[in-house]
Amino acid sequence: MKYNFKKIESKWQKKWEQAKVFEAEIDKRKKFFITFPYPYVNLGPHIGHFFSLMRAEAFARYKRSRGFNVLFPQAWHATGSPIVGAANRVKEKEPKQIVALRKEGFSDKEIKKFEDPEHWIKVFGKQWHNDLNKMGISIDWRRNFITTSLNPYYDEFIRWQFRKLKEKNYVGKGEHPVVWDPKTNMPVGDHDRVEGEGEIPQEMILFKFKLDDGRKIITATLRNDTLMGITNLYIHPDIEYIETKINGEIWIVSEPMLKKLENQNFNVQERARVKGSEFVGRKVESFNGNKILILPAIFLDPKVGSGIVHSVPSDSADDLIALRDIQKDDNLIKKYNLDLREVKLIKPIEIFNTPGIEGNSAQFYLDKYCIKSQNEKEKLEKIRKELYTFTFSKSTFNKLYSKGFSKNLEGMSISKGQEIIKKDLLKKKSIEVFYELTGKVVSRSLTECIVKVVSDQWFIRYGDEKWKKDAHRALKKIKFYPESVRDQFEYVIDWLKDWACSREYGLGTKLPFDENWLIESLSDSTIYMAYYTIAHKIKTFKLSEINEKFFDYIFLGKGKGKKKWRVLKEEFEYWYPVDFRNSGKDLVQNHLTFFIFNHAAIFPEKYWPKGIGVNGWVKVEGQKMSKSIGNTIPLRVMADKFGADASRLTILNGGEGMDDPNWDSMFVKNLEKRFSSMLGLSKYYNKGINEKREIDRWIENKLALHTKKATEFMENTLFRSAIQKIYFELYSDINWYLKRVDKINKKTFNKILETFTILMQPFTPHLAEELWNKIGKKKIVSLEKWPELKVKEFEDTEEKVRKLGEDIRQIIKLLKKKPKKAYVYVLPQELKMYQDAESFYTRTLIPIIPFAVNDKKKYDPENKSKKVKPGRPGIYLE
RNA sequence: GCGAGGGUGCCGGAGUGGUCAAACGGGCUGCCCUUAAGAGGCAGUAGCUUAGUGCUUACGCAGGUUCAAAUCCUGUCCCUCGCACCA
Repeated sequence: MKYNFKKIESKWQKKWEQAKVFEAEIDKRKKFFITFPYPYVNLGPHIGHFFSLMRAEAFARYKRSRGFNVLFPQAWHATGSPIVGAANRVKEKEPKQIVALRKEGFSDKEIKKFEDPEHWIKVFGKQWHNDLNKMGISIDWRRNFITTSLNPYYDEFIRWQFRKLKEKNYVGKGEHPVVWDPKTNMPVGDHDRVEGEGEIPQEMILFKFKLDDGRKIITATLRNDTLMGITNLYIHPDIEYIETKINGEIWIVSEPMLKKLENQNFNVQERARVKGSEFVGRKVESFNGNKILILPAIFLDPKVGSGIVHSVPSDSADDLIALRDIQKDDNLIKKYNLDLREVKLIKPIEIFNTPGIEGNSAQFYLDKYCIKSQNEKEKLEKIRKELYTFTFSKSTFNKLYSKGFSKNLEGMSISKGQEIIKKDLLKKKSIEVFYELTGKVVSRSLTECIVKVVSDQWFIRYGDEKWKKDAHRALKKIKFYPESVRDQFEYVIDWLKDWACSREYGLGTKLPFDENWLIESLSDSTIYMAYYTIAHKIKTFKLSEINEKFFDYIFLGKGKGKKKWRVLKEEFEYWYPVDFRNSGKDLVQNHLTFFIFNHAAIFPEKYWPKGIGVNGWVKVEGQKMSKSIGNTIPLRVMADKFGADASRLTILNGGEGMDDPNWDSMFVKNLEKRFSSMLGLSKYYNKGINEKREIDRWIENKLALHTKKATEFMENTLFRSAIQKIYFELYSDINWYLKRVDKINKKTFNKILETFTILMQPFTPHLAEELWNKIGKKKIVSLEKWPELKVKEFEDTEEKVRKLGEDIRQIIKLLKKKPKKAYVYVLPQELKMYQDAESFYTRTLIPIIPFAVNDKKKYDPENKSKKVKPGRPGIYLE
């Protein structure tokens, strides 16, 4: 019999909708509130969304079955720039974008409509809705909504949220570095680049070295910790540098550097050109108070740093070998009129203690790689990295660092000391913080990008120490699925800095206190789950009523509020807090942590989140999902090709915990026949005998045991394990029972089948409904109560029965002739058990004749009864 | 580099001190059923060995703790994710 999933699935989906099974209303039961992050609707749902979604769905169905009043709503996210960007690309007829839409099956006429951003939201929102329905996801659709100003109710809600944050001083203005396209005057995100994905602004330190005339020579470094080892400066004699007044000081930097400084809000006032050679041979004051020499170097690039470097020959192989070369170069020394003796006296100053390295580490590495000249650039490049990471992680400061800082740094690790040094020197104003890109970035406008420090930007102050404390407190109350992600959250809360939350471009909600800005997309989605509780009812109110007082009353219980607002307040107070929110692990470092922070800031403690589920990334046939491989499967394709139930079961069986779940197409294909035979079990229902035998008790015990285990797995969202228990272990025991008995026990089998059907409901609800219906149940299994069976201590006697069969079969295989009978010698207390199974062996194998070992009349020509142990009979075949 | 999680058979993956040559599923091979296809049933799937058995070698690599380690400890190599203003 072929399993007609299309017919079955659409039938039950209609029934659920008609009966409004998933529309959650307040009642006396305990509630359970489950959410899946609203998806950005520039695309329909595909397999990558499916796993996280199904975890919420299976849990929702399970909790419903456990007697909870479950709320599982779903909205759509439209905030941000990608949709507007894509719409513009359609307008500009960008080929890639047009092709992408054609691939989705849109005609050219329809594609024209995608010039309007709203059309995207309409089309893909609808597609999400349809596809989720096709998968049998148990959502309360009345509470569906979209974000941004397109939904003025939600818009007001977000503005309320930001007013609350502002009141607590958790929103404010500040500065931050971004990758910036100077041509379009826009920040450039990772996906807007033709080159340089992953490159970020990296913090560097500018050192200011004072000349005797008060001017300052600027160098840039990542390793401010090596400052005690500086022996000299290098400047390019043939380059024109810029002398400029910055914040009241006169700085000498390269011309490219000056531009960078301007973009990073350094107040550059006047400027003049000076040749590098002017400084060669002069002296500046170093951090240890020594006067150090400026030496000429033609290897310097004005584009890198400030075009001037300081030299630490003890811990930089480049610096050491450059110093050697100059010291040997008498011509050069003469040319620039340098003091020969002074130049030759420059020696590396040891500053670190490094395990495994005696003397200075630059020398150690030069020897290690046998480098003789500055021209061996590849090797030097390699050393630079290796030396840097080695000393950074292994070295400690030596006695030169015991004084002069706010703490004694001697013996301290570099990473720790670096921070202290930075703070100290910033205080003294002898350094400045500066940003440099980690690599070249080219924007879509084919312009090379720079770092710009954006001011006038609004921030959510996740860096606030008090707020962090509250977030940690909120974290303690959250149950994590799996618990192992907790450490990651602890880390992220501490690591999170202020988050730029205002945008100039895209769809969204205007900041209530600065209407020039839109609220950024991750920032408008932190507490919106509260909006679900009222989303279906708020629409009946006039927009003019929706103001600060309105939300204050509903969500915070503040003020009197109008009488008719009470229904919304009741909804919120009944459903909140969120009991389970599930998403992929990529959202831990932003969305999910924001979710915790914002709840801690705005709501009283009793409304803080109770549960968060985190899962891995979907793989298809063991491969990572990617556009280039083209292995993303749209949900509607899965539903049409394999059916909702098979797809649901396959994706959840793909993995659990933090593993990346794998979509296995062999598995999904094999399910059809499996489902068909499960459905076939209904033919045994309500038939059979009344006599209760050992074997009936055995299967009932097994059933209870599997149910208990499966329940434990369900409670911890270990769906894969639960599936294994229900669809494989329990199912195979049921099949064993059917094979094992001549006649089934009516009561026993009815109980088995009913339990089995309810257990499968969270995963394959359509199949469960069909089976439930087939055995004559009138109600819907989606609302049936989860079974709780008593587990008794019992001995798994069937193990022994099975084992004896296996043993006999093995021996038969080794024999040349096929035997007619098996004489079996067993312990007296096991005799009945084997006698009970006689007909089973006869039916499936050969007839057996069991004897108790102490039976004097037994037939035992080879004395096989000698070896008999419990559960291990002696066997003689004839 | 920093933070988190991992490395088990042909594959996906259970197992976190003895009950482990390793659950469950898949693949492959053989047998039975069948006119055939499909489906189903049974067996095998590290090596040797045996009338249902026993032994040896195995859980990234190298050491260690223990009567006993896939499981605990140390070191090391490799993989995945994140490191932000982007949904």
